[in-house]
Amino acid sequence: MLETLQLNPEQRKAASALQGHNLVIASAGTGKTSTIVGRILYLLDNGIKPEEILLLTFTNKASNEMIARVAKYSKLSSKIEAGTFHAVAYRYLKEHYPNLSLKQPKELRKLLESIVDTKNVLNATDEDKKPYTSQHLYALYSLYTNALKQEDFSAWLSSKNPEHAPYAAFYENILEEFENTKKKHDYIDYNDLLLLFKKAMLERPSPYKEVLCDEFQDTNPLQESILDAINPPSLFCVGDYDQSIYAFNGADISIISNFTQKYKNARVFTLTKNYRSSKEILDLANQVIQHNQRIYPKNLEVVKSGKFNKPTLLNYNDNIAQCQDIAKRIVMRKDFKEVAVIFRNNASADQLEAALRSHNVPSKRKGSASFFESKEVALALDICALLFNPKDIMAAIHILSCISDIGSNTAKDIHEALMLLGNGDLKLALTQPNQEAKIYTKKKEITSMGLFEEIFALENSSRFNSVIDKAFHSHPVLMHPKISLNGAKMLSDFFILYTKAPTHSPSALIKHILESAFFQTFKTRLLKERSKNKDGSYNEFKKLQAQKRFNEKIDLLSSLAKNYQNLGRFLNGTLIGSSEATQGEGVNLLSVHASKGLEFKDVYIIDLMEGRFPNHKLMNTGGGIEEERRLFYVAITRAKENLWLSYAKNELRENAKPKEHKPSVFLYEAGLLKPDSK
DNA sequence: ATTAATCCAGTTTTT
DNA sequence: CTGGATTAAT
Repeated sequence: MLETLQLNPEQRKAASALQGHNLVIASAGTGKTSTIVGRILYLLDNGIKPEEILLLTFTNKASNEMIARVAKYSKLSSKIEAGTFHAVAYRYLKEHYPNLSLKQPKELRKLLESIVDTKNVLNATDEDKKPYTSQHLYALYSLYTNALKQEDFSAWLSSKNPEHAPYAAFYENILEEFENTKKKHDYIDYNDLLLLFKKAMLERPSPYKEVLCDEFQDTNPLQESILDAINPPSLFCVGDYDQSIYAFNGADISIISNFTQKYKNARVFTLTKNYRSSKEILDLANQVIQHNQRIYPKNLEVVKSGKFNKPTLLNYNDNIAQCQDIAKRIVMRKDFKEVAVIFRNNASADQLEAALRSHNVPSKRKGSASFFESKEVALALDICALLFNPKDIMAAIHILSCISDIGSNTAKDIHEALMLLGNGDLKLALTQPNQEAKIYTKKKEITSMGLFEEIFALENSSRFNSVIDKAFHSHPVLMHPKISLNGAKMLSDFFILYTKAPTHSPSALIKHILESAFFQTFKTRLLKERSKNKDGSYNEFKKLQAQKRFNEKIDLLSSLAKNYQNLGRFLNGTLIGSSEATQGEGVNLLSVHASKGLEFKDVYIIDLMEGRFPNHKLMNTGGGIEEERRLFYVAITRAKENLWLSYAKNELRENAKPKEHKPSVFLYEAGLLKPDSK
């Protein structure tokens, strides 16, 4: 089958390498994907069974595409184990430990925060040195985990950030409890996925004869250790050190550069023929990347022939002019999908999106990463999660706290009461509450209601009778004094939603949730919030926009649900490996990270100002100027024929005076600006 | 004590 | 547009 795939000699040589430890250095546009596809065909040709092949990619989209290409040549493609490290780990763990429930980072951050809240704030030293927020702490802990440091977290943190050393024990304590809580409820996060998978791989012999690892330059030490744990007889890694842009996630460029030291018999193949870009573009890319320390020599050979435009520098007085002019230029193109605008910071996209719209140019932004984290989708999914697993405390408390006048504290009280009323069974608690159960017995002091009284369970809930469902009249849970009339109504609506939910089909369930009075009330509140102006006044236009967006998300969720037969699968799908929700057609608006692996005829790289790109703030925390330069290199090498680099001298902002900017240092490095013209 | 309202600034990304 | 921080309101 390998023969039927058209590979050039160097690609073919790599694809048909003997089994062992093979590293392919594949620069941008040299046919990396074809080579991996060729490798898989070669393995199948040589008697390796598809289930003995593991293909690890950086995104699930990439693995789907590769498998789809293999499928053109071989029927065995579907039996190959393929996906991201996380997706593969998840599939394995679900099979062997079905009780585990994977949670979104946002949820776990909340969990961590709830633990921080129970701890004493610690005698706050001076104003200037506050402990990390739980969000920051979670991020650091995550980085620590992925970087696979041998030392303790506190030791690692103290050496990295000495001013936080005083809090080291505090953090350690919190994280210990965090780990315990996760274990207790069988919650896992994305990092646990890798840790548990690694442990499992160490314990049993690997079924894989060869593991292929794509985007090897972005592998982090934890992922590398999984490769070590699997320890396959043959390893096929493909990457390009000049495109390593995930240092913030622990990606370590030394993993790829030390490959030959780690595996003494390693073979290294280099793909040098670039099929993607014009000579003019490649020359620029090479000139820029030369400023980074070279690891392996690289001589890119241009294959594309013909006369192409040189990369063009565009400079503007301000960002509005930049957006308008670029939009005007793009209007003239016929084929919008062949155009991409690439930027370092997502904030750059908003104005451009508006400018394109005003010229009637369709555009699409990379699948909203925030889709699953948006309030509406998160709530709907939490309701699903709670129906699937009634013991999911995090989901329950989140749902309850969406009720009017009920925040996280009251939600906890109510959840606790429900557990008592149903003896741990939520459905029972709702339908046949144990009237004997003693709930709301905690003593709390409410100053506004007079002197320190025990106020719990004092109220008679019959005052809600006019608004709530008959079945829930005098339900014991309603006795919580914090529950308002609106709150009681929503609580009652939730009871109906929960007890009458169809759990057999995800699609029917989503429909049921979306149409429920509970969700509608929530929607009304959310839209009201989102249609307010800064000054608090209502804005009809904003409301329509918010409504449109809300409905779009809900529609997308409904259509996603249709792809799944049962609730468990559906919930898994929303957490891992679900098809990316790219909506619409048109000009591509991409961050540099999102543009990885893609190519376009026309590319505009915008906002090339010092501080913005390279992003100074990020340089200090991550891989420094070299990583920023690699980002620039990645952006340039997306272009096939035409490349424009643009910057704006002044950044105009609402309610603030314009900010002056200097052109990016990369424009000087690229030779597009001369030092004296500063 | 707890929730809601208001204001301000803004880090990139995958699972 | 969201999250954090501060302030108002029950």
